[in-house]
Amino acid sequence: MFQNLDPLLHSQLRLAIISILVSVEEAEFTFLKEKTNATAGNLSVQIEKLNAANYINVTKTFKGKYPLTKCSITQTGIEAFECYVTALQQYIEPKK
Amino acid sequence: MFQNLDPLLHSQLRLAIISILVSVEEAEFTFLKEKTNATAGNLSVQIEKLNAANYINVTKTFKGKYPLTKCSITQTGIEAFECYVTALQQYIEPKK
DNA sequence: AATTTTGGTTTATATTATAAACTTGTTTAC
DNA sequence: GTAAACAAGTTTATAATATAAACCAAAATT
Repeated sequence: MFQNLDPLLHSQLRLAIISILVSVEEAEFTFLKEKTNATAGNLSVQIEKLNAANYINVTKTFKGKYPLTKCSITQTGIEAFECYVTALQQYIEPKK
Repeated sequence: MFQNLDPLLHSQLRLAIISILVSVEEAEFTFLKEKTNATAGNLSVQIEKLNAANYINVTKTFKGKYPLTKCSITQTGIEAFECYVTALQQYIEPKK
């Protein structure tokens, strides 16, 4: 009846990150931080978890002299998100 | 942009419990256990958390000689669930 | 009368989320 | 030119959570 919810996505911050990344080409660390209202430390940790699972790609470069971290979602990440949303519907959609 | 997700509901098992209870008058412990595939211990703990938050009511009686625990959702629980679902939509609905 | 089953609860542990503290380098103020 | 504040993160310590294992009391079964 209830499918399992991918624990990697069933987390407010990681879900917010993925939610943003599915709709943009790529996003900077600072952009994600602003949009999610997360602390930098928390964001850093959660980005690394999503990266480790290959749900997102992370590239580190420089913007002028400052470090610049960019994230983009992978195909794996897109599929995991879609699967998560489908599973979640079973929990929240009204049963007739 | 992203509303907070009520941590009490943002848990696979508690969400499943509430999901069932919104659509039935009341549900027995064993029924919830079957439907959610949870262990009895885990279910007991999560029911108590929902009860403590007044999201559900728990009544303990007997069915013949065996204990019988029944759960039903409260108005507070219904509202919390609706609020949670609304917030969650922001995370999972496709942005145009 | 020993064992298994029912219907749970308690408790110990593993996992997670989170913020505080730290790092490395840059810019600004004195 | 050096001390202080700022940028963009990372690491680490702690608090909170989820979960299952162990337990309990009574009833049923062998």
